[in-house]
Amino acid sequence: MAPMDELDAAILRELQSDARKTNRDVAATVGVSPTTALDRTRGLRRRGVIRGAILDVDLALIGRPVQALIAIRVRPPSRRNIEGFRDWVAALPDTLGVYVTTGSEDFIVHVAVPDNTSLYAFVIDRLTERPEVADVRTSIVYEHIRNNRIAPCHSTGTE
Amino acid sequence: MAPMDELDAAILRELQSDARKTNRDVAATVGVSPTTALDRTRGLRRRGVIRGAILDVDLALIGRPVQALIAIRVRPPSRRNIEGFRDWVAALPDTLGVYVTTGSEDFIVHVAVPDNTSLYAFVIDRLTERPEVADVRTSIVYEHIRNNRIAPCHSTGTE
DNA sequence: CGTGAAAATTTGCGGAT
DNA sequence: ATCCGCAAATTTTCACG
Repeated sequence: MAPMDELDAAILRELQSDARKTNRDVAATVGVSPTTALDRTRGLRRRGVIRGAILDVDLALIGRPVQALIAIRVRPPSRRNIEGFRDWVAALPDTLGVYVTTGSEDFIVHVAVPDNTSLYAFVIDRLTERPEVADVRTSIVYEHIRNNRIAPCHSTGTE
Repeated sequence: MAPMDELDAAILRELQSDARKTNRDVAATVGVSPTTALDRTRGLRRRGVIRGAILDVDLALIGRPVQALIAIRVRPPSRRNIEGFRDWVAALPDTLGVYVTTGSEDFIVHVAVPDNTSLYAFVIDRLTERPEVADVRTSIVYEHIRNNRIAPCHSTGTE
């Protein structure tokens, strides 16, 4: 149903370097006409491969220079507690992202706040509002590097 | 130097909901002319507040449905080791992102791979190539939610 | 910060390989 | 079946008030 050929992959590569690149530019660099490039890009969007474009904002410049990863254990780890906490924490303005995980913790929450005082307040005021939160471990993030060259994998094993 | 007023914040809000939204649409929803919206958006870009637009790709649909967070400790944690490992791991095709952190680990690496076999291979083949890697702890990611409504904070000395 | 015109881009349709 | 050329509609862009 989704035959990702080399042309699709090339378009994906181009748009990942800059999601706002014009269709004309994409077409030129991958070597097809703008019409073909547009058809393919719309196909990728329709099939859900491309979900959208996210704005990359400098967090320090908007007054939130302090980032942290907060590992959280909820008890008991019932569906009700997991989904309830997930939706609650994902909606907080401090939260950049939420990972729901296995392992010794149930959540890793990525936050950005103005300073260490705000971070401390987030942990001891906001998180403790939730009775299901059993354990919290905070790590300051010095640097967050994102890879914007995500390549498709030809599913190995059983294709 | 960077007086983020309410108009800048509104434009940032609009573009975060969809970084490919046309300037005309942004202007209409924030209630200014397209020219003003363009001037502001370019100003935000020039000042570095907007760093670019990232394509949101469905990882499962490109053959990489298995995500993990891998906590890594390097010994000794010298600048040479930290920066060397950081650059090496950030460039691997499996890597989505790298967090350099304090706490009991030095790195949290976010990866996406085709299956559990590939994940295991990544951990025991690739990571162990590096002699500075002293400890590894892997957590499977069931779900990753991103908050695409990141609001500016008016620098709070004491707000 | 807005108006208006010019340039660039996107987009749908018909045709070619 | 996929890709391309053309022309209309939309959007970006800039000089000016």
